[in-house]
Amino acid sequence: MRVLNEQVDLSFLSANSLQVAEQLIGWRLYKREGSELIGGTIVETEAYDQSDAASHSYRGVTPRTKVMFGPAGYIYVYFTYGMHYCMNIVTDHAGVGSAVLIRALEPDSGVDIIQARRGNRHDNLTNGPAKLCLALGVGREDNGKKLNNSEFLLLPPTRAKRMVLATPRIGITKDTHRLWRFVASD
DNA sequence: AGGGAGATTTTCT
DNA sequence: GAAAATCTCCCTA
Repeated sequence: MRVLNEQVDLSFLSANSLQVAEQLIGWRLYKREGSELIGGTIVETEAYDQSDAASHSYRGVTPRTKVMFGPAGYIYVYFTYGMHYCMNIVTDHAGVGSAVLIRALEPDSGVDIIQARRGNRHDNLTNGPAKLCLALGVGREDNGKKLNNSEFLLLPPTRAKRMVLATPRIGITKDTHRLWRFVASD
């Protein structure tokens, strides 16, 4: 796949995380490894921000959350449950601690590599945030990297806007009433 | 097919 | 010291 990064307009990422989380459905996310592109279409996201007791940024800037408080368009990777990585796209302006968790995507490139990393399964390869990171090879070292710089690519949807559903978020115990999770309806 | 527990370590209180 | 933006396996139906 050949890509011209510089013509992709990512200015919408500077909006608040709730808006961005909905808009990101249908965009395509890839990681470049040598000559291989690994990734696909984003189908599930969740918004987090400072007003949100379930968010890492709720208690302010810490060594871990400083990327969330930076400018939009960067990757925030965190480690959790003693064994998993999850990746976010930082949103809003510098000084605002907000990001969108990428929970699931439909792979369309580098699928053979993904399968190898996921124990040669054929199904449910990237339908959860930790699986997705394993599939794309995302880890600590990717925290703070910039989108569409060299390694990570975020590309516009290829087809018409999908129907998007808003639902409660997953795996949190605070602020569970917020409909801040978005999924593609097909 | 659905629920529960275990794995395992960073992070902040 | 406890909880954590999770996943997989193993159990019961």
